[in-house]
Amino acid sequence: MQDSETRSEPATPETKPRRSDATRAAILAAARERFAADGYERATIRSIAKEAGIDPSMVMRYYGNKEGLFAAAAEIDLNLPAPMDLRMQPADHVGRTLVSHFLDRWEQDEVLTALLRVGATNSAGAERMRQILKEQIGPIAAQVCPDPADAPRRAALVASQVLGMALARFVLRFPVAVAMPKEEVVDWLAPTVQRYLTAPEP
Amino acid sequence: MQDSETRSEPATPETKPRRSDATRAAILAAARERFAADGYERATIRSIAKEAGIDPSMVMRYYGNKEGLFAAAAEIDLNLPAPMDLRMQPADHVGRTLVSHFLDRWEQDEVLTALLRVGATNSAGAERMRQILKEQIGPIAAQVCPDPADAPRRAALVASQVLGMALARFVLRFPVAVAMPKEEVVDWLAPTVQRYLTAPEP
DNA sequence: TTTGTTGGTCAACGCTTGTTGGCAACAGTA
DNA sequence: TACTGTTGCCAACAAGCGTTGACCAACAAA
Repeated sequence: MQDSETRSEPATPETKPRRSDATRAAILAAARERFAADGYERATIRSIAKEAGIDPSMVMRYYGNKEGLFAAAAEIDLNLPAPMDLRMQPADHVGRTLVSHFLDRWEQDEVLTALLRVGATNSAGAERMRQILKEQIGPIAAQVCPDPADAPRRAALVASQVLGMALARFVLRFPVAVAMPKEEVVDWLAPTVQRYLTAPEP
Repeated sequence: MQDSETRSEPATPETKPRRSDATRAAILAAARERFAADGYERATIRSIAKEAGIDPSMVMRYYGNKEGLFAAAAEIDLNLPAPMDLRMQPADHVGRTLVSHFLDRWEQDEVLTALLRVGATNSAGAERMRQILKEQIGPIAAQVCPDPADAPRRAALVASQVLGMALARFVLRFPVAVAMPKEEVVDWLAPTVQRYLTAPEP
């Protein structure tokens, strides 16, 4: 197989544009939409290709196989505020800032819903979520919480509440959870997240 | 098709035992295990039948089709304490009691994990979860919270935290969440659930 | 004993899936 | 011009899926 084709992360930061870049992007966008709506198994390569307006075999050529496609589609950056910025604002606003950011992020980007759906049934998806917790939420907790040694625990607690609300609102669609305005959700969850991050061990 | 065979809930409370009851139970147990481990799509009728030690066609005869099998396997009773019992104990212990109960329940019964997995990708699974929220968690909130009018909202908030922790611990298996002893999880989550149930609107 | 019902297996159906290889059109280069 | 690599479509493959119907063995009722 052509090794230089199937990579999704170029070895060099700068890669010369290819004529097929538009197609690659279309495939990725379609994949995200289908994974978000259907989960890993029911999002078929054929349906993704159809939505992207190309032949299924192109997906294979550009992403190797279905797993590779998912890995590329689930490249996620939560864009969390830098830990330093968080330390500069009033200590009791961190929870509110984070919850608000998470909800925004979820509403604007279907990839997060996709990952949540896939993580529930697919081991690669679950692994990717563990990685995001470790690399993106962990550092925040480490900077904000009193004792950096138990930052991972606090990060997991925060994740449990945030993911739980995302599950209720965007995946399971509990009617009341969907109907609640974003500000109200923030009002309820912010103190929880704040406590998980900064309260002394119970 | 034989109508009297495919029902899973007998019209009359008492139904005479059939010779095939053992097989039916074996199928149901195998189905719960496979759905919990693999989710809806990857849990195949063939694999379930194999685990139950019978032929795939038996599954069809007794449960109609795959959806019917799942519906039967996802018949869930959270066994929550009666709302009245909750009102009798100190008001600030309700959160702790509930969280502890949920964690026990989850650990002892893989069906809950199965439903969580399936609910994330399957619309019937999600519908079942909405039903459980409404019929089993809702009433508790209605009895415990200050204004019964917003009981549904409070129930959804409780569910978001409890389901989020179940997701982290039993499905995504965040290492720290798995490693935390049950008592510690209760210590952290109890005040959250307590506040969602009884605190005045934020 | 005969007859009807129930519990169970077997082999196959039609369909969808991920995946592959061949082939044509095009672009860039020499 | 001829040559080489890229982009794309088409047709097909093998495997696995849910589901079906024919068929047999054991039991129960007559």
